[in-house]
Amino acid sequence: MAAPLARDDGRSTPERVLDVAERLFAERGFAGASLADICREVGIAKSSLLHHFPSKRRIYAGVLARIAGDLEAMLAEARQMEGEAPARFRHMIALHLNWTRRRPDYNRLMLRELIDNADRAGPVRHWVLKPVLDELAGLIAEAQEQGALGSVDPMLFLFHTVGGIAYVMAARLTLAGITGESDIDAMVERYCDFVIRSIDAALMTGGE
Amino acid sequence: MAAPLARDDGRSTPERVLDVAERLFAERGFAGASLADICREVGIAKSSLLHHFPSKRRIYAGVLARIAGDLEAMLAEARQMEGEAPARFRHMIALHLNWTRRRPDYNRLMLRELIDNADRAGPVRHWVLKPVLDELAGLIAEAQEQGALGSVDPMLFLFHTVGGIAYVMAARLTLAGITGESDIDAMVERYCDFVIRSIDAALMTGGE
DNA sequence: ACTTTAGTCTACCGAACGGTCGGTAGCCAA
DNA sequence: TTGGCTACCGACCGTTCGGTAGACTAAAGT
Repeated sequence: MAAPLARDDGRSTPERVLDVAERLFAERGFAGASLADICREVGIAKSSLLHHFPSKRRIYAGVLARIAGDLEAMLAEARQMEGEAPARFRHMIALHLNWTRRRPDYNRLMLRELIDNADRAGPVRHWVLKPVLDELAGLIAEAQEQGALGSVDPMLFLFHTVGGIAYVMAARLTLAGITGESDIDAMVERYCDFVIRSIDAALMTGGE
Repeated sequence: MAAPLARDDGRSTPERVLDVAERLFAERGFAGASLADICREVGIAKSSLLHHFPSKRRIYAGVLARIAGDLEAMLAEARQMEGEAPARFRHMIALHLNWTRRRPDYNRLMLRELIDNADRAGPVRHWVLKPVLDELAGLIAEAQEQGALGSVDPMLFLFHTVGGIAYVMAARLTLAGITGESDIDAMVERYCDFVIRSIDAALMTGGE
């Protein structure tokens, strides 16, 4: 047994470890997910796990780094967009909505990271949150020069919007349970429409 | 030693346990805060802790119950408000803003609870979130009958607003770090103004 | 053919976990 | 005075934690 790098599904062991760790950390938090849990799901022994990653912290860091990489790729792609600032802003929010919708674990993990390190300056702040927010803030500033969005503080508007999205996406099952909605995807779809329409309205009417 | 119920500061031991537990659970999560941590800060032995509470889970439940009680009191007070639905809605959001601002631990704890139990129906959903959202949704429906807020789905608007508030309040230090803002309180103040003005605008212009 | 190397395993470690046990000091009513 | 009660304690329990040591296997390099 023991193929050198790749397994049956074509993913290397470190990749499969990160896959599982990402899900478990998102579901239970760093302290709540144990190495034994990860090993069980990956199907390897604990010492094998620690052969690929020197410590639990490093596994966690690996998960975050992978997310940051994914996000960076998305950002790079979004930066090549053409058109006026308001349209590009709208498009980036749409991209963010889709990203959050397709990767629920990413969203939960980022939210946890913010709560856990509310008082410290975590790596997520510099690698993930800051690049995205700076990019968006630049677009808002551009749009404001063209008269849109009124005099609203761009960063506050951004925090509130991005935060609302993160919260609703993370808590969608709970929220659906409150309204009695059974079709989660439909609710998320309607929410995305709502956000986009809110943005459009803010861009049109000169803010608030 | 050992007064029967009250200690030097006038708070009973169970109350002091809940105080400390609330803060530690908010800071580190359920799995991340140990009984030993709580004991150390309260200043009693672990066996004494478990004399007052039968298990760690029950301590956590006690913290949640206390928060639910506090919130219920605030809701009861808010229900006695008079005036038109839009004004009452506005006022309740303002109350929520202040509550979240004054009790950062509550906010972090609720956020954690939502992420941890994203797929299960936690007690928080029934005791805390549902009563508040139902109350607010009723006010929105009333306001909509009077022509305000347009045709927006009340619950989606609510989720997004409440979620944005929870997110910004929980992550305010990190967000302040990104913008380089040093006066956190001032930023929070500006954010509260921003939210209220957004609500006002939505109520005036017939939504979005 | 021999060595190296990467990947996996079983077995184990000390520390920390949540929780139990037996016992003690002070209080109060009978 | 005694017996019950509450609050508290140190010592200890079995389990799980993150992490280590060393042996084995199979492929790759020479």
